[in-house]
Amino acid sequence: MRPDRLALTPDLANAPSASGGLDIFVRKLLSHSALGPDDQQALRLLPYTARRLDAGDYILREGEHADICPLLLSGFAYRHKFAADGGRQIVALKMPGDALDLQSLFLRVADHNLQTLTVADLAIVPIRALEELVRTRTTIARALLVDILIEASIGREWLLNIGRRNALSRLAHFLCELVYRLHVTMAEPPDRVDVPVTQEQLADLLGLTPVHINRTLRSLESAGGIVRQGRRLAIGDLDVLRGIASYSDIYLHRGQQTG
Amino acid sequence: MRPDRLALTPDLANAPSASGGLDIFVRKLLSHSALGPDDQQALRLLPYTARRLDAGDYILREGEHADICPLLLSGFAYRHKFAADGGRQIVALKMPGDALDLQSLFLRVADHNLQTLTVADLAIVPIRALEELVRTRTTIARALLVDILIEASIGREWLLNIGRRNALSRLAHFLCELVYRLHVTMAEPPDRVDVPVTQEQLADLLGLTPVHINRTLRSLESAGGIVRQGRRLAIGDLDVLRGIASYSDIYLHRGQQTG
DNA sequence: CGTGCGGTTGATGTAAATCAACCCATGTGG
DNA sequence: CCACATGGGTTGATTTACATCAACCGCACG
Repeated sequence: MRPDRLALTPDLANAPSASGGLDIFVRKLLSHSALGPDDQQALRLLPYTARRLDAGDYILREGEHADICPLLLSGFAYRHKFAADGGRQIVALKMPGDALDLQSLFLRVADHNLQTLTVADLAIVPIRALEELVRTRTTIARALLVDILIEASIGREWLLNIGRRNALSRLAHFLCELVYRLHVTMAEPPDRVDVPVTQEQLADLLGLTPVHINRTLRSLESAGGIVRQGRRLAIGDLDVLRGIASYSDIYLHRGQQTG
Repeated sequence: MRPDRLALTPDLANAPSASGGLDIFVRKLLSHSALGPDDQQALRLLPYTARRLDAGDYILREGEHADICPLLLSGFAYRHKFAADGGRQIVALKMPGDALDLQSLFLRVADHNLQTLTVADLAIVPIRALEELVRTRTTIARALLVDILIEASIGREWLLNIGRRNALSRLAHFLCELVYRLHVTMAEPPDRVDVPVTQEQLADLLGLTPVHINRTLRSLESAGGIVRQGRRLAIGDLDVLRGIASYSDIYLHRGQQTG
């Protein structure tokens, strides 16, 4: 372990139960579920320990069991699986505010790997505390379930994306989703959205080859959809991307809770 | 409608609330969750109305909301989505014993279409009854959640399958899954597993073309993995299929509930 | 007895994979 | 401080898996 792995921000390190840290998680839940002030407060007061991970650190491996519940406060993470021939498929991308592993509370063995994509801050919540909250507050239980259902819906859209779209619109669709999902926990749309993903990771994300990703990226760039400087990749014209992907965000189920 | 399509077993037709009909659903839940005799009985006593659907009937359409909870007692159904260019992707296959739409209890709008693949018998359970059960019996609530999580896990495996495997192993993998999942609700493995899917549907299932499915099927047949007579398609040598697909069923989480 | 759907087959096209260099920025150790 | 290793990215030549196009077949059914 290198020193910077242990570097916790003062706030996180010293006052794990203080309000502020879990705000982004609450905002994520609010994006799809109605939660009263008391429920929100209960969530914010969840005990947790903060942990900063390096890019590429594993959080959970296929076959293991976890008895923790990590929330992603900053940075990106992803789920992935390997095929027998070594091919890798990224099956989910998680961003700030996302719960990373609700399923291990209910399934014995992980069916996929969970790894950070960038440097990331996690909040490790004791399952006891979460279970208690779920038991006593049905609205929160429901919100967490909705969160699980929405991730499943995103997975179905990815199936459509990988199964039925060509490389260009596949890439554009992914980038659109990135923007819309980032938007969920932010008050204002940022003027510039950075895509913190290497071309190899994009390939594993979209079921393509790094080489082909490279060529498709330049194609998207010349269309104006993205902007690149050096290794930095950023969203260019979102309307262009939406057009290429025929993007619709209904599958994200924003504010779609039912009564 | 041909006569044999209307043939309901006496139990289903005449005594929808009697025990027996929902047995297969209970068995499905038992395959991954421990349920006491009382819980099982409570499930079996759920009120429902039986409905027989023709092959190809829609159960739910994208954009709609449903306030029913259909269980699949016999036959097959599937979820699918359309791309802008008309391409279709089947994103889930449901078989006897599966709950077809738990998510509509929690999300306002369906993000996919739900359609029968074959003639099918549904048990339509009033949401009230199900909600009551979930509220009073936490073990059952947990079992239903596990069911949802396993479907999500299957979706991730499909992503790997479609994103990273070639046509032959992709097809073999799907057929393996079919066998293993059918096995879940059956005491004994059947000597012959029929695959009630047209080549076009296989194409939409696997992100391929009907023509290519056709050629891949003959390739699988000559390898011994499948047997075909006329339009009937059946599993041949499961070991062959498993070998071609490098199949492992851990993602199905059989008997994997945690404490 | 047509009609149509599902399946079959061959010829051809093409999107994406593969192979193989090479580049460049960054970081690292001698 | 330079030499080198490394990881991402870039590029062109070539191959290939799969798509597309266009017939045609044959059983089932109305």
